[in-house]
Amino acid sequence: MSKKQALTEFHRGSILAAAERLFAEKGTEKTTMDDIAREAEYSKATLYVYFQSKEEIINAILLSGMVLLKKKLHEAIESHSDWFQAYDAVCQAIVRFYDENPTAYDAATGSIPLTQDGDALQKGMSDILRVSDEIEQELADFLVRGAADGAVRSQLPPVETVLLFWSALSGMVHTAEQRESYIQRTLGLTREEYLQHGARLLLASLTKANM
Amino acid sequence: MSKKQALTEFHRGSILAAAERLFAEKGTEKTTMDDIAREAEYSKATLYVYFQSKEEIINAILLSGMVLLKKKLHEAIESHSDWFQAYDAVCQAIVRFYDENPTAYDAATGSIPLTQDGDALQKGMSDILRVSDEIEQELADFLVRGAADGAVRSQLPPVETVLLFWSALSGMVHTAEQRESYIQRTLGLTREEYLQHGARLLLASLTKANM
DNA sequence: CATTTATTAAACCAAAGGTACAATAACTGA
DNA sequence: TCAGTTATTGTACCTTTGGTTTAATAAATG
Repeated sequence: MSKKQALTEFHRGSILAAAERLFAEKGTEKTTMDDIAREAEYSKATLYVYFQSKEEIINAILLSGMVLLKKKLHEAIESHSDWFQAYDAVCQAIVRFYDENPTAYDAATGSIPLTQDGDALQKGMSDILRVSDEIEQELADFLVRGAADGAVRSQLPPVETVLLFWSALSGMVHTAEQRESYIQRTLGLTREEYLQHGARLLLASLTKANM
Repeated sequence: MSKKQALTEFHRGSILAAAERLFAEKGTEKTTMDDIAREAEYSKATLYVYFQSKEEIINAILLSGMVLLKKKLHEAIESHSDWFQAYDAVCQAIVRFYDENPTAYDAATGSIPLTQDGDALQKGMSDILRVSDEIEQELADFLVRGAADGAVRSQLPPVETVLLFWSALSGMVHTAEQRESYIQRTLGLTREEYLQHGARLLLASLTKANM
């Protein structure tokens, strides 16, 4: 009986992987169930054997993506004992993560409404909100560490500051994508360079002294 | 013959006013042509007498909204000779503007794709892009003035910095809306207070010394 | 009264999520 | 092996939503 379960897990995984690719490319709205079926090489009906609805697929991807984001951030935070180097690693991790999983990033930053339709919180949604909170807590702790190290101003309320920082960076990330060609043309910067400058600018809002 | 033209102008204005109310309330995506027709007290077919498509309606509102935003920003910038006071006025103007015309704000900040479908730039789109540029130029000049006054760091490249600032603030504005209840519950702040703190944080990234 | 113009109800069409069902494959127990 | 049962899936279809078009009706004009 375990073989059967493993098989369904395999199929669910294949479908989710296909959906993830498409979501990264076109977003959840513009990706249809037919698209996912084609990409995963199943029929549409088969999708509904393994998932109840499109929303369940989206939520599953949101959750796994946010768990991954949390892990990446944790690794970045732990990667350097020097706070400033860790800060750079965190920003880089965020920018990279957006490339691979923009949907999850948008959910994590609150750029996307989490409660989809009018109905109440559905299955899996509470997990998503929990991970979102954990990410913000992880960042808040990182900010506190920065204050303890003397790297950042200590008057800043950690939770509020992290949320502000988090949303500011997400705004930059979005604009960088929307206006990539404009930025390239007018400023002569790649998206990565532009966002690196953005991260520097935001860093200046946290630090005691200017660079 | 001028009476007839005035009449069509009147009808176009009524339709646009209705659409603007609905867009502010529900966004352009969730507002249907039926909604607009009902709100404007015309039949849906009549909308197509005065406008070629939904997109034309959206673009018209985007344009007028962005012209208004430009005016508000200009007024805010001119309102105080002290740069810091003017800065506060600018941020306040932005936050207020978002309440009344979120669609235009999103277009101005690049949170929304401006070229809608795959086709090339349609009628009116070039106007929108032009006003968008003018707004950024106005803000860039304001930043230069701040540098001349000694209020902000002078090493900052104005155009790039304005775009970064602009997008960071838009991210905060979005998060503030999406998570209004969370912010109220956890931080005990209203949306306005939260955004005011955000504006302060961003100000610190521009200034020479910290407050 | 005839002709043009303005308005709109109803029809049309496409997209997309979701479902029903029949055909096929796989497995089970004699 | 084979008959019967179960699971899987491809096809066609249903339903809703929403933008757009058409054709008929009402109003105005001269």
